Formats: sequence, structure tokens, C-alpha cells
Amino acid sequence: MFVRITTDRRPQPNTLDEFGLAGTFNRIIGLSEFKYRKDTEIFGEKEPAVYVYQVKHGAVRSYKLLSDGRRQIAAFHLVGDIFGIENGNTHRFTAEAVVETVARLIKRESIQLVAARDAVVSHNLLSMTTRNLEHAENHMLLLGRKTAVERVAAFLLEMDCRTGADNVSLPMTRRDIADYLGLTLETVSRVLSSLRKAGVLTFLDGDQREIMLNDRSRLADFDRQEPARP
Amino acid sequence: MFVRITTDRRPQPNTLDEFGLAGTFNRIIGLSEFKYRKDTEIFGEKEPAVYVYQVKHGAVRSYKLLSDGRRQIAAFHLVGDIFGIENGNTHRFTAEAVVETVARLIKRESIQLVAARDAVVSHNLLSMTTRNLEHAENHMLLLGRKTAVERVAAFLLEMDCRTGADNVSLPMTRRDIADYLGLTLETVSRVLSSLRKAGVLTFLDGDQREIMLNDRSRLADFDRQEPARP
DNA sequence: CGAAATCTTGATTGAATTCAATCTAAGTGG
DNA sequence: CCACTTAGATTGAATTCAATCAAGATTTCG
Repeated sequence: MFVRITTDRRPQPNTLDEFGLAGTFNRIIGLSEFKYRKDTEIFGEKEPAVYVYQVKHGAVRSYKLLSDGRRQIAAFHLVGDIFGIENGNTHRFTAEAVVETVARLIKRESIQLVAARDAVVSHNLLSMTTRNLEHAENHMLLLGRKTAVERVAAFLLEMDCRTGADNVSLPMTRRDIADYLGLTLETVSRVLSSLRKAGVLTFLDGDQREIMLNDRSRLADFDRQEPARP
Repeated sequence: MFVRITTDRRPQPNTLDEFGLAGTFNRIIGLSEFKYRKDTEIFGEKEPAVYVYQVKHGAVRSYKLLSDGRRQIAAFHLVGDIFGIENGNTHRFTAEAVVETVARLIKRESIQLVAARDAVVSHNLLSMTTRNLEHAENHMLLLGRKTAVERVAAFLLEMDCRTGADNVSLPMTRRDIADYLGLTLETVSRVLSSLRKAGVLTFLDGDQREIMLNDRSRLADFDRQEPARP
């Protein structure tokens, strides 16, 4: 029984169409593409924000660091996602390619130019930012109040929901997952092992990055989502 | 020596002017005010979003709950702050008055109406949402990767920075602070005590809600902010 | 294949939570 | 005005969940 669970977290499609930009717009500003090797920086925190990016292929992590190297990954950007969109002139994150990644680049100023004239584009820009905010809000709840098991379960369901494929593929390392969930890589590994032993998921091909969710509703039970009303 | 520390976190002024709405706009849509008693709900999660609010007097907490009652406060809204601004039609949080609070109410649809025609208003709307996002991003770092002492220090500096007054007044309870910082109220109390014993801060009037920061730079040392570049 | 990186698992530690009293301040009503 | 109650804050002791420390196991890649 593969019952797909509908969660509060949206798939975050963030496709270009959301800009209201499909069609003519692409031609106007001339999209360029760029390939990033695994673990290379796409842009750094506090760098001037020149481009907005869309993941064509691969995966991206954006994160902040503390002075002693502690890292918090705020989001993973998967195929189709738009990232690096800033209101100020500088990036608030560092973005790195998790695996070899191809991204489309759009000049930030050209978007702003269109947004200033076109209310639809401007509205879509706001709605994309709001979606990011919504994700951040849910993630605060996870980081502030959820247990290790709940965090990992929520992460798997989020990835499952976003990729849409039958199996969940995790291009990122255990350390990346840990830094996204506010845990250590050992804890992530232990929780995944226990979920595997509990029969909730299976590692495919003996690959630890490719996971089959055997029972999404039971996995959802491991996560304890918010109630409708207080 | 009261050296004011400039941090990454902005004071979040979020004044009405940011809408580009001062002056005529106020007259056009007719602002109304409302008073909320301590601990009463202003709006609930998943309720339809009819109004946008601005704190005139008092303080507001907005939070999410898990089914078993665990609570994560995402933000405190102080005098001047605008909150309850949503892109979708429903609120993503519950908002409650921390103390007796007066808020200005603005019909959401009238803002949207103006935003659709006026690029400046629309831009300010985006910029306010981005500022909220920025706050959420910093808070994720705090919740995911900072120690108890760092969290409390960061909180005090944030409140100090936002209120701007000489002393920090904390209208919220220790439990509220704990639920904002992802800690327990006991831990918050212990850390505040230890900071007091260390001479970094002083409780005024024997009131535990009114605090003087004796040494902001030493307090900042207790927090370990992010570095400029990775 | 051998080396390096990543992942898993076990043992131990530790920071923060939980449990349990006080303590203090603010009401309340006789 | 003062006992009495209540809510909130502090402090201490015990517990626990996840972190840290430490090997191995497995995978990846030159």
C-alpha cells in the first residue's frame, strides 16, 4: 500500500513559470547555464547578488556558518527550484553544489526591471519568497522542538514529497542531512538504521543514498505534525 | 562604557512607512484599532487571513504547535512591527497578545488592491517579507546549532537592538523565551542567573522582566556570530 | 588494488531536560 | 492591612537524549 501522505510542506516547485516568465521572458533576458562540480561554491554569504539561479540538474545546499565552523543548512534546492533570490544586494547564504549541478542563471536586475512594471511578476516574486518563509517557519519548529527521530522522519517525507519519484534519493551526505536537521551525522545514521530495522524503509542497491519508503503513513507517525487548531 | 553593538539582525522596524503608505493611504482605507487582553488570541493558525496588524502598544507572540503541545514561537512582535501578513488566504501561525496590546488593523484585500497597482507598495511588501525571511534564517542557525548560553545571549542582544531603549524590558515569560529559543524555561532561568552572576547583566527593581545590559560586547562574546566568509 | 571518504555501530560523556522543591511577586478577599 | 492564594521564577538533583569519542565496515575513486 503506497499511500501518499499529504503534508503541510508543499513540494516547493518554484518553477520558472511561477515568475510568470515562461515564453517570451526567456528570450528577452537571455538565460545562460552553468555547470558546477561537486562541492564547489556557487555564491558565498555576503557576496553581491548578481544572479538568481534555477537548478536544472543536480542539487544545491545553502547554509550559514558560525565562526567555529558549526553549519546550519537552511535548505536543499532540487531540480526546478529557484534559489539565490535576494531583496538586498548581497546573498545571505553560501550556496554549494551537493553533486555535479547545472543551473540556469538569470540576471537579478532584469527580474527587478520586469517586476517593477509587471504586477503579475511582482506578485509571483512575493509568493515565492513567502513559500521560502513558510518552509523556514516549519523548519524552525523542527529545529526547536522535534526529537531526532521526528526530524529524520520529517526530512524523508519532505524529500519524498518534493522529488515525487517512487524512491527517495538522497544526493547529500549524512553530514549534510545532519547540518540540515540540527543533529550529528552519527545520530542521523543511527535513526536511519533503526527505521530500516523497523521495516519502515529499505536501502536500495546496497546504496545508502537510495531509499525506498515501505510505509509512509507509519513514517508520518514517527513525525508528529502540528494540529489544526490550538 | 555602553558600547552599542551592531549585529546582523536588524531592528526590524517594519513601520507603516515601509509600505509606502504613510499619509494619504491611511485615510483611504480607514485604519481601525483593537485592544487585546493579555494572553488572548489575535488570530489562529489556519484561520482565514482578513487583516494585517501593526502593534501600537504591547507585544505579540506568533507560534506553531505540535499535537502534544510543544510550542515554537517564531517571532515576537513589538511596538511598530507589522504581523499577520500572508500571501495565501490563511494564517500560518497563531498570534497572541503577550501583554495587553493595542493593534491597528488593516484589511488585507485593500493592501493587495494597492499593491497590484503601485509598484512601490508591492516592492515594500516584498521587502518586508524578505526581512521576515532573513530573521527566520538567522533563527534557524540559532535553533539548529547554538548552545543554550549563545541562544540567550543572542536573544538579549536582539531585544536590546530592537527596543533601542537603555534597558531591555522583557514583557514575555521565561516559558515564552524558552519556546522562542528551543529551550526549557529552567534552562533560560539558569543561563540568565549565570549571566547575572558573571556581571554581564542586572535585574532592575528586583523585577525579572527589566534587565540592564552592563557589558554588551561581553554579552556578544557569549554569542558566537557567523563569520564574514566561509 | 589501495587509499580516502563516507557510513555504521559501540561505548562513554555531557548539556540540557525533567522532576521536585522553594522562593518571590502580585493579587484577592476578609 | 494582612493572611492566603496563585503564577512565575529560581535552584537543586536525577535523568536522558543526543553528542562525542573511537573503532570498524563499506563505498568510491584514482
